[in-house]
Amino acid sequence: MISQLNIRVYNTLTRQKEPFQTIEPGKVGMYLCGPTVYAEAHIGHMVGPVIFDTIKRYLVYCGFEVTWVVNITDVDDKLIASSRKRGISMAQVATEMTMDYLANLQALGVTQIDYLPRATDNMDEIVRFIEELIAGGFAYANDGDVFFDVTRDAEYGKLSNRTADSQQGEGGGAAAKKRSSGDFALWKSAKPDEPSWPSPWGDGRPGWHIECSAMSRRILGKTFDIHGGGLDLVFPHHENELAQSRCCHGQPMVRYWMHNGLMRAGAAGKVGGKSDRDSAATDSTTDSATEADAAGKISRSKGAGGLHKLIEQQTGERIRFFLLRSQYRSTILFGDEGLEEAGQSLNAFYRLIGRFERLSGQAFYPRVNAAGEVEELAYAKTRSDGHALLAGVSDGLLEELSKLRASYLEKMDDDFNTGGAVSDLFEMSRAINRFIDQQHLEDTKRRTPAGLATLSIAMSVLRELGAIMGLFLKAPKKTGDDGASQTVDGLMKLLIELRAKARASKDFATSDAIRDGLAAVGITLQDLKEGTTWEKA
RNA sequence: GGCGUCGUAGCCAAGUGGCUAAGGCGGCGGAUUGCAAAUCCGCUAUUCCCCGGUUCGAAUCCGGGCGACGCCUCCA
Repeated sequence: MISQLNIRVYNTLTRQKEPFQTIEPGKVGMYLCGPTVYAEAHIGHMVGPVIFDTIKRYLVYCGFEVTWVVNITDVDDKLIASSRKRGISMAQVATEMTMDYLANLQALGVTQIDYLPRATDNMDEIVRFIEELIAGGFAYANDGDVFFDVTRDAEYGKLSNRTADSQQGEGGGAAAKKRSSGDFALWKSAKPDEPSWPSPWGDGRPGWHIECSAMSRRILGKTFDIHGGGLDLVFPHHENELAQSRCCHGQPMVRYWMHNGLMRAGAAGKVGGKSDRDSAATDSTTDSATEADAAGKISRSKGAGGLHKLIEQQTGERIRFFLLRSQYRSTILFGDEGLEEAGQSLNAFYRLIGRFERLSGQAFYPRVNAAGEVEELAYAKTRSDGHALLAGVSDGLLEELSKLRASYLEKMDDDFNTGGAVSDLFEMSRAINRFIDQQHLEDTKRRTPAGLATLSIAMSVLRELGAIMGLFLKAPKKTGDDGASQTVDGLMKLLIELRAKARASKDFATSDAIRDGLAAVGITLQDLKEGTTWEKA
């Protein structure tokens, strides 16, 4: 089964799509660079987790056993700065921000992570790693600091396509201790009052990149399959990680380097800005500088944030769908219009699901029935099961769905092209709605058991493919999941009954007044054959 | 300055050598409806930033230009 798959992955290292072949047949080791937890996460931090969560779901669906690691970097200069500013310990800052990060992941349906190792829990492994690098002649200690010697790595710069001597290197006091400016710190000696850990070179803390090399090795081994992160991490972070690990082990660190595109703030949001260097270098041609600030990269250092609020307003699934609408390597322009549009699209799926549940009496989402058991629409959890379900259908709706399913999978096989695959979901929705219309499944007198049976299978295919993207897994939050819901439901029922009576006696003035009044507060009524339903915008 | 990425309809967004250039949002027309909403059907880019070139054939490859953006410094 697995060997017949034709998955292709874009590899940053080779700058091309390559056939996906794992080191160990049937198994995938995947590492994604997580956050440095010094401040709250912003929307841009969610791009990688959402796409990699989807990649894992897809690989598992295809039959792989996947181990996914996301690191938490909880020791760093910015954490120290933040803890000083707030007068609390670095560990406390880290804990708070880690909780924040995890809550956001949860809200966006990122549930597939297997390990979330923290740098501070892996100090012994980090120190050991550095010792091995020194022993191998790839690193040197100088007055309490340890640096990686980039001149000892002939392949340094290959990932980001740079030459070692084109690097500017960080300035400051550390620069004087380096042999060459491109060398980077593996271990930084502690200044007074800084959090520190003991090491053979004195008390200190790890440099930025080493934790990923150490933790990925501990959990995934010396060479693993996929390493991901944002495009902005290619240099220096991944270049340095790669250099450390390759030199230390004498073997490649990863098979496929995957980088997601960065998010930019739309013109309306002023969370971004051009890089300082760029605007400084530009011979400030009059007014263009101020305009340039209107759209730009989203970054924490420029004050982006408010992710919880955004999730609350938009729902996690909306944001997730918004992110998955485009190919992961492209830049995503973040803005209200896009989110709104994603929401509109999603609503059409929700209506179809509601329609199905209403006319079939079956549960699509998991729900507890009267007997206290959880029931839900059964669906294929694996690619082979899904294939078997539709094998042999030769006409009608199911054949159409079978083709759309094949198209969807083909797009996912091609470097996880979720943006392309989404279109097949839309077409499925349209095909199923058309089927319901044509077979008169809304009409209790005209519908047939066979028609309903076909519908159930069709919906299970939608559920199968939605699940790959982490969509339609549970009922979307309705207006009424809070305390007010029962009251609202009761009021709505009453209004709908009154309106039905008015309509029965052709008193359309009254019925329309009710409908218009509700519309004014954002409630839309839908008159169906079996009664009236309502939905809140 | 060095290294990259991108430029497809009003907007979002697939496609990267050859069937009529996916799909979504929006808009318009129709079916349906008491009227709506929802749903379905049809229409909405003779053309893929511009100019050259390669080719029987290019949105897709090559060269040049224009424009947007990223990295080279902390960043998902």
